[in-house]
Formats: sequence, C-alpha cells, structure tokens
Amino acid sequence: MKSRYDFKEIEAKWRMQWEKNPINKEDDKKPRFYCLDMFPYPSGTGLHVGHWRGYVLSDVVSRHMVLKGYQVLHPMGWDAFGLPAENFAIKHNIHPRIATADNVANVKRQLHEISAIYDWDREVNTTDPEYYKWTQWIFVQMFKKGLAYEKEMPLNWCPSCKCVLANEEATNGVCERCGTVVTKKNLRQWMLKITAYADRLLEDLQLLDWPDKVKKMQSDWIGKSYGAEVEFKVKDSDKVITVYTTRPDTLYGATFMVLSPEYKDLAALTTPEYKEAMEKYCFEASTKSSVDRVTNKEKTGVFTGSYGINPLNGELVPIWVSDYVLADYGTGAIMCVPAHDERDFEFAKKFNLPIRQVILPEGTEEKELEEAYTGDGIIINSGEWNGMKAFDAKQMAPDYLEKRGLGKKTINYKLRDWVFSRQRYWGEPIPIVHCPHCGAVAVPEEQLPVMLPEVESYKPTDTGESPLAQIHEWVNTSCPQCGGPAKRETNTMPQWAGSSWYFLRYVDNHNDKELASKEALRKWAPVDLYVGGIEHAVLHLLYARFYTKFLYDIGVVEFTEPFKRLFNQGMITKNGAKMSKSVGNVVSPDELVENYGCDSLRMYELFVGPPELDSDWDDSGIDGVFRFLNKVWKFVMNYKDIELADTKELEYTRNKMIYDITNRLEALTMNTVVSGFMEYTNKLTEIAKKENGLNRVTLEALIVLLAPFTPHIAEELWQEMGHTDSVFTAGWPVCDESKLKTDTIDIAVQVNGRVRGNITISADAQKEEVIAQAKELAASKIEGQTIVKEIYVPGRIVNFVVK
RNA sequence: GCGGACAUGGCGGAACUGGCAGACGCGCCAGACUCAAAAUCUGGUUAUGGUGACAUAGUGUGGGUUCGAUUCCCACUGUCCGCACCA
Repeated sequence: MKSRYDFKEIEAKWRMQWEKNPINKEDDKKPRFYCLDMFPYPSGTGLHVGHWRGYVLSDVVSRHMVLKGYQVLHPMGWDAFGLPAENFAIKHNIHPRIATADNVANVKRQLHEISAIYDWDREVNTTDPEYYKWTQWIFVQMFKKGLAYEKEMPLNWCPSCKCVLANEEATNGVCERCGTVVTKKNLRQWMLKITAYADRLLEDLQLLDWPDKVKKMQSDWIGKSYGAEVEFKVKDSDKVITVYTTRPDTLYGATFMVLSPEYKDLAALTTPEYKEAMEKYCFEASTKSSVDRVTNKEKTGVFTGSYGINPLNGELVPIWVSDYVLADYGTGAIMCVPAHDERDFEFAKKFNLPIRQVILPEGTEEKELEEAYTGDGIIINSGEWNGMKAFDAKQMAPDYLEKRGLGKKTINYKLRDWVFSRQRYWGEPIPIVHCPHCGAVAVPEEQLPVMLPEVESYKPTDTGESPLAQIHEWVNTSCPQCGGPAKRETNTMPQWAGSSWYFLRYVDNHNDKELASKEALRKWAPVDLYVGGIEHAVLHLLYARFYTKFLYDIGVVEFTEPFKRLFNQGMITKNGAKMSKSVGNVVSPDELVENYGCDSLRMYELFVGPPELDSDWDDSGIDGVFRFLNKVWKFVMNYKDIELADTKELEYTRNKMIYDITNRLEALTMNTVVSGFMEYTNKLTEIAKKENGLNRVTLEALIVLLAPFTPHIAEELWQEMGHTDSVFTAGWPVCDESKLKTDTIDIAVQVNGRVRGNITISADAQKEEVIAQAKELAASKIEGQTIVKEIYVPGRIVNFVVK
C-alpha cells in the first residue's frame, strides 16, 4: 500500500497510459457530444492561470460526458494570424511563421500540463495554407453571391496599427487592440454584407442557450428600429430631403431639420450667403475624430439658408447642418422635434429655434418646457391627430403617411457592413485579381490557396497600402478571365476570418476536397457547448454566426447556428488587474503544477469562485485543495479493504453525494461541486470513523465522481481498488432517489418567525403530532401569551404567531 | 446620459421554487506530536453581553409586502460591465 500521495509519479504514469490508450475513442454506437474551447492565439507570453480556467471547465464537461457513455469531440487549435507575431517580426526581422511556430510549440507544451482529452490529430492552425485555402474559398463564395464587395468610404483608421478597423473593433472610437483613438480615412476596402443577415442574426438569438447578457449585446449591436421615412420638399428647389424617424407621431412638432456635414446635396442646398461658413464647418467636422465628435457635448451647427416644407401642415422649417447627425445611419438627415427629443431640444435652445409641444402628459396643462418630454401622452397641436394617444399615433403614422404618398414605413439597423480588408502582412491574402478589363475577378477555386508570399519588409505603411504591394513579381499576374495583365489584391483578411469557421474544420481537418465532409459535419456539428471569454460577444461570436448562416444558404452545412450552448467564463485577475506581461502580474501555471500537481491546480481553478464571474487569483487557496486530495488519498487507503454493510446513513449520504455533485456539475456551478466534494468527504470520514469501516460501493462512487475533475488521482485510486481498466470505463454513478427519503426529518420551530429550536420527527408524522411536539419545545417561549396562528410547512418549519 | 448585473464574517464564497444565514475553503487562535520548526491531527473562529447554557443585533442604506425576506417590491448609495448623439 502506498501511504503517500505522490502526485508527480501518479500524473506522469497516467499521462503515459492515456497516450497509449486514450479514454475517449470514437465509437458510432455511442451518442456524440461536441465540446469546444475558443482556440487561443499562441502568444509569446504563454498561458497563465486564467487560460486554464476555461480549458479545465470544458475538459471536466468532456470527461463527464465520456463517463456518461458519449463519444466526445474536444479539439484544440491555433488562431495564429494577427498583429503580435507581425510586430515581433518587424522588431526582430524574424518571419512571423517562425515566431508563431515557436509560440505554438511552447503553448502546446503548457496545454499538455492540463491533461485535457484533446485529440491532437484534429489540431487546426489558421496560418496553415491547407487551412486558409478554405478561408479563401469561403470568401470566393461570398464574392460570387455579391456579399463581398469593394467600396471607397471614410473608415476607422488606427494610426498605431496602421490599419483599418471594423466597427466592432472600434467601439467608443478607440482601437480594440491597442486603445489608440481611431481617426477616419477615406480608402477603398473590401466589405462583407453582414447587414443582409441582420434580421436572421437577430431573430435566431432566441434559439440559443446563451447568457442573456451576450444575446442582449448582440441584439443591441444589430440595433433594429421601426419607424418611417418622411419626405420634405425644399422651398424654391426641386430637391427633396428624406428623413428617417422612429417618432412619426411627433411630425407636427418638427420645427427645423438637420443634415449631416457629409450630406450629398449639401452644396446645392446652401445659399451663397452661408456658403463660406458651411465649407469651414464641414471641413472641421471631417478632420475631427469620432471621439471628438462625441465628447464635444456642446452642439454646433450652421444654417444652410434653405427651408424645408413640413408635409403635414405645409410649414416652412429651416434646414441646418450639424455633426450630431450621422452620415451613415438612416438617410443622413433628420427632422427635429425639440419638444420631444433631448438632442433637438439642446440644439433649438442654442440657436434659438422654435419649440412646439405636440404631446401632453396625461392630466397636465400645456406650459413652456424646461426640458424635452420623451414620454407618452395625448397628441395636441397636430390637426386631425389631436386627442390620440401618442403610442397609438406612433403605430398609425407610418401607414397614414404611406397612404398619402408622404413617406413610408421603414426599418433601420445600427449594424454596418463588415470592413474586411487589412493593410498588414500576416493574414490570409484576399483571393482576388484586379483586371483593367474585367474588374475584380475571383481566383479560380482550383488555384487556391493564394499563398502568402515572402516579403523583405513586414512594415505597414502610412498610406493604407499593404506590405504585399511591394512584391511586384507576386502582385503582377494575369487575369483568370481574359488572360491579360492584371494585379493581385494586396490587402489581407482580418484576424476574425479564420476563426469564423474553424469549429467546422475540426470535424474533418485533413479533408483536401472540401471544407469538411457532409458526413463528418452531420456527425459532430454544431457545437454542443462552447466555452470562452465574454470579450468576443459582438466580434467573433457575431461573425461566426454570420458565416454559419451563409454556409447554410449555399448548402455546405445543414444548421443555421454554430454554438447551441455558450458559457462565458470570468476573467482571472491578479491584484484586481487583468494579467499582462507589461503590468508584470502574470501567474504562470507551470510552477503551481510543479509544486502541487495538475489535479490540485485543476480543482483549484474551479474552486476560486463562480466560473462565470471574475475572480482574483490567490495562490494560498490551492493549499486547501491539495490538503483535500491528500485526505482523499488517505481515506481510500484506510478503508478500501474494510467492507461494511450499508447503513441507512451511509446509503443516504452516498446517494445524496451523487445527486448533488451531478446536478451541480451539469449546472456548471463548479465551485460548489468542489465544496460538495469536501463536504461529503468530511461526512463519509465521520461515518467511517463511527462505524469503523466503509464499503467499496461508496469509495468507488467517490472516485468516479472525482474522475472528471482530478483524473490522475482517480485512475490511481481506481487501480488501488483492484481494477485493471480505466476509471473512465466505469460509467457515471447513478443516484437511487428512493434512498434520499429518510425516516426522520428535522423541523425548525419558530416563535414569531424567530428560530427557537429543532425537533426530530418521523417523516410521515401527521400535522397534529408535529405541532404538539413543537409546542412542547417552544413552551417556555410561548408561556403567558396566546397563540394567534400556527403555520406548518411540511418537512420544513413550524411557526407560532403569539401575542 | 441610457441599459444591465452585483453588494453576505478578516478573505474567497454557500444558501434549490420566500422557511434554521455564514456550508466549504483560506487566514487566524488554542491544544496534541516535536529538543525545536515544518508537515500532520484535534478544537475554536459574525458582532455585542455573560464563566455558562443563553440573550440581543446582523446579508450596502432607508422603507414596504409577509406568520416569516440574503431571496419579492420601491427609493437611495456604491462597484463592475455594455452602448455612446443610431433621430
């Protein structure tokens, strides 16, 4: 008998065993389960204890499913294109491929320390030409369907990364990667028409078992709104200004209009008198960053000199220009109802424009407004609409306008098309050839992949041109369509391209005929459980949903959503800060594994706190888990050869343990699973001491329950119990619920809601009997007072209300 | 500014549909073992009062509903997150 828990020896031994004989073999007689982690970027810093958290959780689930008799797909790979490797390459003049390969090797070594059941035959790497061939293939399909198109427009430009950014990468007007304030730059770029999927991306959210928070973030990002487009004729002009409004019910209250500085007809609408001021204002607006446009709270603007005509009452309304109106939302022009919109109110006050109230809060009198009133009420000052409820008027107005030819019902989205090209080296080349005769032509599918060429300098330029543009022998090619001289597209794809579909490749990663075979996809996809951080809520997770829907439309996959269930694990911080090399607070798992072992660290990762919340790392807590595993070791060693008949108490405790651990594991409340293990081990130890023994069925149940969490020690103890096969063939213990009913129960006795003691009674005792006993117990507290009411909640509580 | 989440001992955190608050762990205190220390084991550990059984208060603050509230409702304070002039 081994008296000491020698984790080093045990863990090395079982890692070798599993390598020889994996516990998770494919077997189509079994049901299947696809459990996926968001694949890592192989950074030079390597993994820290925060990465472990998600990987351990998904591995616990995977191993649990194996024990439940499933065949499990639990793969791992590398999201390896991207800026850090490229920046490293620029600094040290080492090809990003080499730096990436080094990092992959190191992170892979660290991943082995987790002892997850990854199937490394299924490894994918987004920078592998055999992989990005299919990333390019998907782009070509989108191009053929008109979903990938070129457009020149002002775009988010990060002056530090020297690269354009998608809207999703520039929230708050700041670069998502480096925090630099984003400016605007007018560039020709490739776009993906994700807006064509806006409605489906919104509607299908309801099919998903995802955290509400993520669903809300996506639906807010898509930003669907219902309203109307209304046409305003311009006085003494043939121009018409169409505005978009979600409040057509307030149309009678429109007292002026505002155009964005980029509005297309602006020059024609500006009278000579205001021309100079207008040009100055528009020039200034164009040089402001989007952050300045927002943070400069004070409203600014210039009058055009023109007037629009309110289509309902024929009133003349002055037309102004202001940068608070966005060029790329709605029509770039708005009608202003200062009485009922805060921004319009502010503008009207600043420039002394009229304010007319058209909604009166119910039960009040019309009086001068101190601020915009945006609530519901009764329509006034609005011709034949007077007396209606604003809410009803809002519903009715679009149809009303449409019938009279004054406007139409409209739906708008905040979601914009996805800016898909980047002016950087380390990414997938966009498989397009520009021909002076044929225009943009897709590279024929049989010529894919378009390989990323060697280049002398990886340095990005300030001009918005990719480093690839310098390689003339690569750039100059012939047109696949007419054979004439042509030039290759020199931009590359954003990092999100490879990660938007990688979960499909795992199911059939060696396939060189198609992205993945129908059979393999049918077998494994979509993903049953997806585990990763919340930071991708509107980036990767939105893009992957879009790709999946597109691939569904062209018949590649047979499902419309990639991830059935999503779990967002919280971040692990150190001293309250996100772990980073520059802050110097990175806690590496390597040393902890060395000192405590993989099993202890796995269990402690789950014990630090609720897995969906952020937790601050504290090394000292791992001692508790380590002590626990030592206790389990001794406990099993002490009692494995002493067979005791089941007592009622033991039977109950064992079944309750199985019941609690299983439920908590399936709810993914892993911190309570760990505390549950400690609690039940304490209880069983007490029983064993009292009875002077235990039994096999109880010890084995404990060992199997532990197996997904601490697989090495579980295998070793399983062997100590005399088994020759793996603990993962044992099957998940089943709780006999009939044993959860006990003969006696404890009932708390309260007087006026305050607990005064406990009574232990027979489980099938009648109400009268319970109350009689409770009364006896509480006699001294009731004495001298009268019982007004007796409350009896069977199995829980008796409460006497006394006066 | 708008929207959302959260608030429990010295610390991390438990508490299923309203029913014995503080499980479990860390830390701390005391004891055992030891020449000594570490490790290990045993006991204690919300606060106040009492030698004591016990009593009283107590889940951010103030109110409400209820026989009974950490849990439900209202207001406030604080922390975190998302969006950021989307008409």
